[in-house]
Amino acid sequence: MTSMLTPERAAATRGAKARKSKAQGSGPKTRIQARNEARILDAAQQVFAEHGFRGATVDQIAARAKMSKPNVHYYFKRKTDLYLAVLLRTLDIWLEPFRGLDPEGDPERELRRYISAKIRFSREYPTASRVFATEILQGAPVLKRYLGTDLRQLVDRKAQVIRHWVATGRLAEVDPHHLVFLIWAATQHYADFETQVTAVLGKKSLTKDDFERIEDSVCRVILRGLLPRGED
Amino acid sequence: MTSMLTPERAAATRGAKARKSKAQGSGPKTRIQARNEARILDAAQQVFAEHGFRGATVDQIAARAKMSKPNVHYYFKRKTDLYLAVLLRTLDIWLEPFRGLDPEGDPERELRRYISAKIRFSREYPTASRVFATEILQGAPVLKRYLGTDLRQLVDRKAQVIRHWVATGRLAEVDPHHLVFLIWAATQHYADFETQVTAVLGKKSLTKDDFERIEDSVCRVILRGLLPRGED
DNA sequence: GCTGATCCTGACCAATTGGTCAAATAATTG
DNA sequence: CAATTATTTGACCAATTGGTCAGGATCAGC
Repeated sequence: MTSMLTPERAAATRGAKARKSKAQGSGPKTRIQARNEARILDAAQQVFAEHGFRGATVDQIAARAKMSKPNVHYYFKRKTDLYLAVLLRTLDIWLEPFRGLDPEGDPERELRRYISAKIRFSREYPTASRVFATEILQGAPVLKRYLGTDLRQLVDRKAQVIRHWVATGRLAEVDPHHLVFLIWAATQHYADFETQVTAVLGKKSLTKDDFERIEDSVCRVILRGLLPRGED
Repeated sequence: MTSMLTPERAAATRGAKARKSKAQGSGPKTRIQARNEARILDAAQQVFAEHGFRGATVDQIAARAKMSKPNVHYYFKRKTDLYLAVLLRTLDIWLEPFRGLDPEGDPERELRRYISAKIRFSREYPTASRVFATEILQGAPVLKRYLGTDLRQLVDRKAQVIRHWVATGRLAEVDPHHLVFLIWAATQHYADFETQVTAVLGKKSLTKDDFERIEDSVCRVILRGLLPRGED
């Protein structure tokens, strides 16, 4: 029965702040609340990353947070609240360096800094990246609205910056939106497809050295493909 | 309970041909078998793409294939058999153009052709790409072995080709493996993250024109970043 | 049309799922 | 320390899940 998913999505999409349990709300948090909510969010992030929304079970999340299931529900009344909280927490860190792209700065420096931050994020928060990727892969049932409004606006604004760099001859001709997608794809790949990358490279995991090599490689190709050549 | 997944994974990993229902097997197929298996695989691909392995239900797959659930089980005894079949079917088309990278050919022509094929694949089989992406995202429980053996070997072989192009000065200095990852990431992005791309671009869906623009954009940056410059 | 194999289904089951609730325990406050 | 509030849990439920099974429908070959 396909209709099975609608309630979930409806509930999650309905409003960003679906009624939370008494413990949540927007009020001040006790020490216990802060600690437990963080623990639950971390656990949820891991489980959602591994199985997606539908595949994740509250039992698993509770187990990984070393709590009873009813206690998880005490802090997050519904599974969708928890899912949304994980996604929102991620979006913050996610977009900060993007917002920081400075029109006045040197394109090479700015882009290199952004790519670097994005790769660092892939290294430091791989599961967060994977939850996000899964959400998008599955049609962004929860974030679709956000993508088409806030994110779209932000990207359009930064596209203008890139266009400006191109217009003033500091960047080769390029479609700004697709450049953004290229950078996102290239950098997030190392968090989202880490399993494939490590398997193909024959490594157990990616080290700091690997990530330095990755950053060098990505920057090299993309920046070389973007910066004006000598004879320009 | 985390242990919940082990049986699935074990069963699926155990052998490529877990015992199938009588109807399956390796023998010749009746017309009805061929038709129904294809219909089930198509349906399964869609449902797995939307919800991942755990999130997908046999009921949904049966409904989308316009069949009863027991009939689905008649053709594919276990859910994991179905999942594996979908993945294997995908891997074929997936890697064909990669295998075709010709060491003797012109690097620009070869890479352009490969990128083009990869983007066309993203356009024509987006759900197949998404099932694959989900599998990798979730740690490749079924394909891990394959990734570390067959795929790894294939990529290593093609890395040699790229290395050769670099050594003979026909390509700028670049890490071959990471170049492959870059191409994979950049091209698959448009299937896997289609929802995000359309939302940010403010489009309902990606048209043929869009994909032409995408191909141009991706090729432009990457190839410009790879090909030797005039003064070399 | 008869026969055997293939194909299909309703009814069913045991296990798992998200979520509830009353009652117990720990903090906090007066 | 007594009272109030916040936190935690075992036991439970209705719904959903993957999978089975006995029997019915349909087909191919004779």
